[in-house]
Amino acid sequence: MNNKFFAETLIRWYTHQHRDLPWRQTRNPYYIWLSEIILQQTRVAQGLPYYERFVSTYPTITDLANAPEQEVIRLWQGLGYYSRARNLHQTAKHIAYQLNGVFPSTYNELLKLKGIGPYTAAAIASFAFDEAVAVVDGNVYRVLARVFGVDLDIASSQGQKKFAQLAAELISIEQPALYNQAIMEFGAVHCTPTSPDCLLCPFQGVCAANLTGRVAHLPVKIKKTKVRVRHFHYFILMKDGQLAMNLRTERDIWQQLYDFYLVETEHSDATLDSLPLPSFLQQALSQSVVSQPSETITHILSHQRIQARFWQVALPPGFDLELPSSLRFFTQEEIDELPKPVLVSTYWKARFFE
DNA sequence: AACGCGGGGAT
DNA sequence: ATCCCAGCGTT
Repeated sequence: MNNKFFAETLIRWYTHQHRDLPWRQTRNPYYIWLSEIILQQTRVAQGLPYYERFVSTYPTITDLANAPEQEVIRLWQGLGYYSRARNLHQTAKHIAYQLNGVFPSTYNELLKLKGIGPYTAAAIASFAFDEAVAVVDGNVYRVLARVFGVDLDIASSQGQKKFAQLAAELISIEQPALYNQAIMEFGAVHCTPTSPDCLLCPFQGVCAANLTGRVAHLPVKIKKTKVRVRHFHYFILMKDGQLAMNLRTERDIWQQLYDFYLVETEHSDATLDSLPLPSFLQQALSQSVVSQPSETITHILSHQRIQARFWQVALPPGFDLELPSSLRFFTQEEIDELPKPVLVSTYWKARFFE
């Protein structure tokens, strides 16, 4: 199969089959960038409402640059991989203030920006500026691996190089934006991970995987994520109608989000006496009414399995307490506006608003 | 080159 | 349960 047939077939398929998505209605690099960051490792259905919210809250890159970081992360709440939101905001400020609001317009310049890697640089360069650089995302790996029978591990450097090279040869120089949209859309809705529609596939007669019965075995992904089990014991310090919230700044999950005071253990110790508590908390507990622990809530991340329990600690009114620097009291109205992990947000909504 | 980083939907 | 999603930054 020649390259021209491949590109033209994809574009023809796309012309008839594509979904109507809002970021396809614009050439504004800011909107395209927003959509691409939101969609990294995220399904369209999950990212779509966030895209709408970001566009309406921050219609221009200047609006985003001028927003407080906490507000940006709050808007991102629930999407995960929160470094995307921090980098998005940092790069918005960089473009607005250092680059005088002019969005970089070439693949190489885009690649220099924080949060923009090879995929996103190619996406913006092609969609907004018609540069003929090929996108290589999860969809592209799958389509190329199957149609061309590439069985290299897509995570290996050898595999990455091979797929990038193949993608670069195949892109339509005349219609790079259309081609990039087409190959990703084809992977997303037709050449899907499980049960692709091979019977109605325009590549049925030429697809290596289809011809050799390897559709289910391509692409090859060797990496296995090992899941760490963690035990969280949350203490909700309550005083004078306020709750103590903790800003997470360690090298761990949920940086720049707020949770409650956390005691973590290696094992599922659930009794209060067995937990290693700091002296300020021991002191607080001795003067307070402490609830029974909540049921254990299991919160699943792709790389961690968190078992969480919550204790409510009702401090005496006006009780003076020396708190760790990351911990301070907020009103309920303030807490609503704080960015919180889904685990914390769900508990917060259920316990305090039902 | 390997690892850490969220949350949700499909199977 | 397992996979994987319009990946990137750090080590």
